[in-house]
Amino acid sequence: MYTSGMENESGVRGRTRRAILAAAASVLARDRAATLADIAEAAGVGRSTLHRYFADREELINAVVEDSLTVISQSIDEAALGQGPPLEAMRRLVAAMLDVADRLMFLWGDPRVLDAFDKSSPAEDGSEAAPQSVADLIERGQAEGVFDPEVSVDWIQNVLWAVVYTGVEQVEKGLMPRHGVHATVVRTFENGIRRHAS
Amino acid sequence: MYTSGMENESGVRGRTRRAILAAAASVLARDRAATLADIAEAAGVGRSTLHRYFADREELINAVVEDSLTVISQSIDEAALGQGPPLEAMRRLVAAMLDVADRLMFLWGDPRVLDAFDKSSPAEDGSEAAPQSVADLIERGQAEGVFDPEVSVDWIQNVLWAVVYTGVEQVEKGLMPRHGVHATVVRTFENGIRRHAS
DNA sequence: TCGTATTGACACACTGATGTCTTAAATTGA
DNA sequence: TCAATTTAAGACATCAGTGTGTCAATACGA
Repeated sequence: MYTSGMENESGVRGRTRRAILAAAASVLARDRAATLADIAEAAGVGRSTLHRYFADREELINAVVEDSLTVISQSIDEAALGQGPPLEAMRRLVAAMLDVADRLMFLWGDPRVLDAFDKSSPAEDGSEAAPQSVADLIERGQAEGVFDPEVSVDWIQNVLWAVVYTGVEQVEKGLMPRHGVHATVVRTFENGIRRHAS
Repeated sequence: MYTSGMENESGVRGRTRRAILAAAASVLARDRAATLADIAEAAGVGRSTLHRYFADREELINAVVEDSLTVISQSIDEAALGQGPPLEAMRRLVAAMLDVADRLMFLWGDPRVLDAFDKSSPAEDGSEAAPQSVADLIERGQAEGVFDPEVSVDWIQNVLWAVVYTGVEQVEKGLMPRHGVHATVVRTFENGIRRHAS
């Protein structure tokens, strides 16, 4: 074998595996019915190689879901949502989500994820699951009187996904510069579309 | 023949055709990869009957798209977006969209529609195309100082779709009562998620 | 450099969806 | 009721995607 005894990380296998996962997320995000041949081509590997890493389509999808959840969770963790004023934490959260837009777009297209991602996923280490920390942030914001207390935490969370998704879509369609998305998303998410005094 | 000379409207053929279109929109909205057999079953007709009305899958999809656009446009037309204060017109628009949620959800899942629906579709009668009238409303709202003038018309329109979509999704998942969606959507769309003085 | 693991291209069988056709039964309007 | 049309069900061929396997060529680590 190339790699010593390791299963996950480095070495050829790890790198190829990650390339396939990233390509799959990117391709499937734009067309969830994409062929395994399409994914293999996007990853720059042969279809038989893809099959060697992931026995069947379902196994690949599962791996991409898991991987995406991990990547997103890490990104959200780094936003340190528990620290500082809720409004600022929320802005960091938006930035974190925009950083992993590809994975987000993929998860968005997966039917079961909307359930899985809203509920708390088991965190092996001490850190809380990312979705739970988002919910915590929203609750905290409501308690401190910064976020609308008349609507549910779940609603706010879903609207956040939706507005971020819209922003990513606009960028991909070339209707908005990449560097302007964060400001627009945050502005709309916080204020809505009604004119406010500056 | 059953029907006299008519092509579209009433008679057995028209009724069967509409049943198939409605069933297709509903089924495809939830799973765009649904089988023609699934659609036929949902419509309560045999698969061969479906094939008699729509030669192949593509033709069916096209018909559903066109039909959905028509239904939605009618609903939006009835909202009379040109009349009254922009904010109130916008609330009527949200109500109109929620009325045709099934068709909206279907169109949402179709890759090319996002382009087709944002641009003006040709209106054979004197009335403006529905999307264009929405854009007009937004522009009017911005001009009158009611809507945020710092963001583009396109952005506001897309955020509107997104928030409405989120609302419909919540209802379908049973997370929100059907009669409460309109108020929540409007509230969030107008004010965002930040607390405002009542 | 050398031995070994890994790769990509190819061939093959299998499955499910699709589109076409036929036929007997059912529905329709008169 | 009756004749005409429409229907559902099934048989059938086709096709694309999938999963499996083989084999020579390649890339890697020691």
